[in-house]
Amino acid sequence: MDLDAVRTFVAVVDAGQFQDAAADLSITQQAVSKRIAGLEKALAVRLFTRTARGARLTIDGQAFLPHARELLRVAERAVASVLPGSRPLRVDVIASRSAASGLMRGFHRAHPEVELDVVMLFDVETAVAALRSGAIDASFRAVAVPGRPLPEDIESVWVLDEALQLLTGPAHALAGARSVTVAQLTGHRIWMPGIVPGTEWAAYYDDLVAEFGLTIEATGPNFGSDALLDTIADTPALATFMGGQTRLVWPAGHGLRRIPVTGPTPVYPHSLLWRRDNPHPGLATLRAHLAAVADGHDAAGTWAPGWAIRR
Amino acid sequence: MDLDAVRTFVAVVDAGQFQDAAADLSITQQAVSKRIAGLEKALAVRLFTRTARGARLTIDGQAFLPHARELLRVAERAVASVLPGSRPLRVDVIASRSAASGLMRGFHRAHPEVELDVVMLFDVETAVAALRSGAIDASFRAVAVPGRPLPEDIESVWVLDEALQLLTGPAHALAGARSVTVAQLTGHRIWMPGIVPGTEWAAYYDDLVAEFGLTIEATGPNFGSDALLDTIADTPALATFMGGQTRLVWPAGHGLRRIPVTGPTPVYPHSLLWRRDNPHPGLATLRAHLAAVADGHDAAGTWAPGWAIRR
DNA sequence: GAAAACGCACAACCAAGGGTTGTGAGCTAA
DNA sequence: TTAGCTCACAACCCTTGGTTGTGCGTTTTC
Repeated sequence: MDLDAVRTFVAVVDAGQFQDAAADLSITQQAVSKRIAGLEKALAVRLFTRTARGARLTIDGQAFLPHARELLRVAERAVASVLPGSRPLRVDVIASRSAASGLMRGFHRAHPEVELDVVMLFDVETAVAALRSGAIDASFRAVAVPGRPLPEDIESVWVLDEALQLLTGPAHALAGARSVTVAQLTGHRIWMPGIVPGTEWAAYYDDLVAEFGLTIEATGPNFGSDALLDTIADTPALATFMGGQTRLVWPAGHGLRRIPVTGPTPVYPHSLLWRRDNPHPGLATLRAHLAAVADGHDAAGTWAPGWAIRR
Repeated sequence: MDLDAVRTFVAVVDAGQFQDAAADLSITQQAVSKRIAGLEKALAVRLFTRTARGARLTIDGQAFLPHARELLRVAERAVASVLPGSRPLRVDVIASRSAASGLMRGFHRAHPEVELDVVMLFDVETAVAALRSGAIDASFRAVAVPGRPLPEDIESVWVLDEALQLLTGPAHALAGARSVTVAQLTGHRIWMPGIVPGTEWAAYYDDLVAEFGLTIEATGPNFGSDALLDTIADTPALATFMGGQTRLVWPAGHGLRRIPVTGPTPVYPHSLLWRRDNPHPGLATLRAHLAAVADGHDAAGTWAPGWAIRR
């Protein structure tokens, strides 16, 4: 199916006849006839009944019409998503299951009029470069990693702390615990595949390990969270960390346990970053929304790396 | 923009590299390269960064990806809308502003899982033919027009009566009335453009005229409800009938008046029609929904043509 | 560190698609 | 009946989009 043919179909519907549609599209009537014939052949149905005074929709054509219009709308939005100038607000989050992702869903519910595109960049350094170049408009990241202070033209504001929770299978030694302290995790193997050295994720877990003497294995490629959960569910010796806000989409019966961590609770700090002179109207809306939904900050009983900005 | 190129784009994203995507699509790697290059040229952005181990999405590519997937989903639904076999439930309504249309919106809210296509056929005779041929699955119509009894294989059930209301401009003689009786309308000009002789609409208004001695002018082509409302608003001598459930979408300030009609209230009876052996699962859902939302039938104080089935 | 392997882009070529002009068939209206 | 209008078909041509062959650059391997 060809989008030009769909566009032609809609043009004929709006014009009422092939000739006027052809004029609207600046092609010949014969070309319109060919395009419609091709579309009808591809769909294996007749879309118009040709009369001496023009073309009228068949029943199939009537049923197809709203889908055709929707198709053109979506195509237009797709093009707009990469159009320099007035493209949708482009926001980087650290992971699709992170609290930042949840915040963006909330923002979209509150402000459906703001067109949004969510991307996931490699690390905070990439994100900052993308912010400066204008490739993205905002980024949820932990700042500021040692040795990488934020440039002058990048502003940031702390948004929330995401409490880490322990995720184990049913046969894990801690599976029955109501909650665990960080100290209790000493000696247990925590598996966090996909953490790439040099990123702020890695810096965070390096500090966590150094502070509490945990055993975190970052080995192995990331085959996706499904594969991770699968392995955790079946392996008694392994556990992993997961954001507290994450809503687990996982078949019941596997017996995955989610256990709060205390004494102190490790939290991952999310800040919103943006370029000071970015004029995107959606950016102001997003900042206002985040300021409105932010709850008071209570750092008591939590832990974050010393370099983390949490204000 | 070409849908094949979009499909190729998604295939490359899923495969991670051009070569595997080419194998998935049963074309050569060079063709994939050309398609992606063409798409990038059309969008004027780079979608992939080519590496020695495959292709990775750029930021623009990441932003474009969800739109591309949505585009393919919509295209699939568009094709499915005319696919014989398991196509969406196809329902005919008498007009986009009719009560039947509102019922279908309610059904869609209650059962979003039932794919729907709404069409508007010429008259009840066309609708019955379409029902028998399987071109549509259900139809909201007034039955049974004299001389056109329903065939044996078509079932029908009364759904609701739609009360007609008078619509006038601010300068109309009846503009200030809280309500009017049918008798009061004698001598006033009621304008109903677009009513085609031979249809059940025409039969309905013929009976209305014969019963109460109204003056209904069905002359002139139908230029759409916007043009109709425009004329009514500006012409003191004209009024029109409109379904009571219709939510007027009309700029405030024009002073259009909607006046209930009594003594008796003319109502337009809607029945649901369907072919007895139509196996579409959505049809049963629709019938059950309509039975559930139907309020009790109170014919007191209302008028409908003698031929109308209202049970 | 050289060689093999891998992945994508470019060039040349060819078939097919999609545009144009010219023309005819069919219906409507005068 | 005729003139007018609308769409479809035929012939033609250029552009598009596929293939094969090849080269360049990076990664992996011994």
